[in-house]
Amino acid sequence: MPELPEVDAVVRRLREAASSSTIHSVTIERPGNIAPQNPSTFRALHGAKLLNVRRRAKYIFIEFSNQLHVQVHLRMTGNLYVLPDYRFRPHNTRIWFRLKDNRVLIYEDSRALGRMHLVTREDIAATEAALGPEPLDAAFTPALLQTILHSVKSPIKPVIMDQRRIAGIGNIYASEALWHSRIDPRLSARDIPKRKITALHTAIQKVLGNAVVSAYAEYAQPGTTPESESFGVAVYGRKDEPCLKCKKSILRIVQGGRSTFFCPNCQRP
DNA sequence: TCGATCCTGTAG
DNA sequence: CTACAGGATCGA
Repeated sequence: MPELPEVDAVVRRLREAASSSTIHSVTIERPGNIAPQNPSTFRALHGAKLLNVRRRAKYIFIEFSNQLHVQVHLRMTGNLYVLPDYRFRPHNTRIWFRLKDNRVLIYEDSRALGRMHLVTREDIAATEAALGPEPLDAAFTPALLQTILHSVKSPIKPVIMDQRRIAGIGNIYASEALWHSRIDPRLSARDIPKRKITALHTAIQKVLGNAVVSAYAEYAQPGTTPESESFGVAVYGRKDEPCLKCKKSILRIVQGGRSTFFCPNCQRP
């Protein structure tokens, strides 16, 4: 489900729906999703008021009264949203927060790979300190990207997905950004010429920026986003289909255990 | 830096 | 049945 743009939409939705709500009770259906913490830890949230929700990279931080914070990572299939009544919770609900007004904050996650933890301000600071720059921030400049890539000899694609270097680029948008900037995903990060780094910087911001806008539009007006803009997909998942620029076949390879899609004709020196 | 791992679900 | 899935971490 979520890359950065979808996480961003989840955060906005949650902020609008649940700010100022008070927690009545918390039910951990699947302790694995809060491991290594203990379900009893979450009792501290009973009676706490939700003050704010924000995003950093693909993490979600929910601030409650009484100095309590919940940190969420949706991983592959997680989702977080409010339903009108706790009895509506779906089958794959792993954790749910019954609110005082009888609504329910649902943490749904079919593969159960995501994590939710009760944390302190200091824990959050530590999590954030381990992350690279936000790709959509003004501080993320072409010069910074060049610095990041300069010393790394690994193939570019896994490098831009490394959250410690740049925080928030996932598997889909990594392939997409490299296609837009005509960079071979197998090329060593250090060997990318300066003008291609500039192009990559532009592509990352464009691809992610567009996706943030459409993810939000999809939430505000479901079904109105044109297919061509809904995911910004030019190469991802299009193995053996014609490249949109040159009509040659898109290839699929595996890097770091993840699928990479690219055009061997457009993406080369 | 690769491969295994955490899990369930779906497509072929 | 196998392959694969939008993520991240761990140990060899």
